[in-house]
Amino acid sequence: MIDSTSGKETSATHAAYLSLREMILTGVLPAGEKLKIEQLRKLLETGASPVREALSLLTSDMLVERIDQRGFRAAPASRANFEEILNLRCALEDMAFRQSIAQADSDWEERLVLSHHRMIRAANKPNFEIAHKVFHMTLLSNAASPMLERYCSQLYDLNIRYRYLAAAAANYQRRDISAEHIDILNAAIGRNADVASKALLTHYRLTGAYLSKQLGDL
Amino acid sequence: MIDSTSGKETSATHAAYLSLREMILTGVLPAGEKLKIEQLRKLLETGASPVREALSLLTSDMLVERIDQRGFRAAPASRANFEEILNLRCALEDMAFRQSIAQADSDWEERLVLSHHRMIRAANKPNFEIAHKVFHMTLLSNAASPMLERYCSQLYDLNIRYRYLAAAAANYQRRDISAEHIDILNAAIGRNADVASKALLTHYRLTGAYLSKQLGDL
DNA sequence: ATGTCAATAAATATCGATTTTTTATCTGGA
DNA sequence: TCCAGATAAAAAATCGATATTTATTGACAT
Repeated sequence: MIDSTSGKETSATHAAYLSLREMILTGVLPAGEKLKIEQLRKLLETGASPVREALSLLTSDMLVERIDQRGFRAAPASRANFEEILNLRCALEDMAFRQSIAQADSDWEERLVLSHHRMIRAANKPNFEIAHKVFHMTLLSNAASPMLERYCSQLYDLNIRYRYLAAAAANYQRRDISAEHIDILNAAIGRNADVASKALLTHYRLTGAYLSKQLGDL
Repeated sequence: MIDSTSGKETSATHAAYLSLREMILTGVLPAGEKLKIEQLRKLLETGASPVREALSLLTSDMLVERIDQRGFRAAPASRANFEEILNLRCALEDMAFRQSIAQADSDWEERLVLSHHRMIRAANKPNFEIAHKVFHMTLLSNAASPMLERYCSQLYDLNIRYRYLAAAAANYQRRDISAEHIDILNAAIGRNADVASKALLTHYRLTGAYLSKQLGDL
């Protein structure tokens, strides 16, 4: 097949992976929902094989569950799961952040300042969301522990899912989140692990408490 | 296809998944090796689709890496990776074990005693290996944190891989491992988190040091 | 009404062939 | 000799069709 109009950058599988991931994270595909191949195939306008493979891949991110011989479903959501994510996230990010600080160097500091700058300068909501994740992952990026970073990234995304879940009932929270970010940044650059880690965890726990309230039942 | 001789219990994909997993863990498929579909298809006597899907699934376990458009390879092994696994394992199991102990009840204690009994009674090597993992996972099973347990299980398996890698040069270690297991069991039942956790981590670190020596270069 | 069993419908899993992409090989010119 | 570009071989990705399994429905006996 020759397609001169759109230079398709990636494989059909990868495209399906990204789309499905987005749809699950934002709740377009609701938690716990059965994911039927045929249905997704039509929705994404692609073949069954890429859909199937994308779903298998999403298993790694704990966004999709697979039951042998009876297909796939979006990972279920529950208050217990939300709290588990929050707790794990705090424990693992604490570990990663402290390791990052322990090995702090000027290169890392510069990457921190840069990612923070890009975050506060982000023009629109989607850009901010991306930059926000980049900033937080940069905080952990100096731990020299790729698997730990992968776990943290995974948990970050799983948490985002609950943000969208809570967003339905969203009324605004009165918190200066930019100030919290600056505190984290400064403590990191100051290389004070205890203060920095405390600022980071407070940042997460405050968001967690807010989300928990919004979630109501579940 | 009608096959009256062998009641095939599972799907081709699941069978392929188990075989490939085993082959990667034991080093039959060496770390870093390119995993060609056609080659594995013939080896496992199955179709390309099940192989492909099994490999995608193994991505979750961090046993296989996938690079878009250029296939799969067995996850590489390195000293750094080995040490990262050891450290993460100690941190995460410490957390899970302490949570388990904090919520200790007689049901858990009985499951501990039982799994320990089955381990020391295991008739042969493969049975012991399985029972050993069950015992260790049981230690963590009372944490009520499925994701944390999943991480620990994953890391346990990744560590086994290095055991096989080291086994090539294996000369025997002079350690009373059964005694270490009993210490862990007793401390857990005694609900003394500090002692129990220390016993567990020592158990891992001793094995880690031994393996590290065996690994030599890498 | 209720539970079981067969028949049907729906969905998953798998196969075999084709297309696309990557990798290896070859050739001619600087 | 060595590098660029073309060509051939190999492998990955994808498609469309078929086989298998699971889920649903409805008739029938209890």
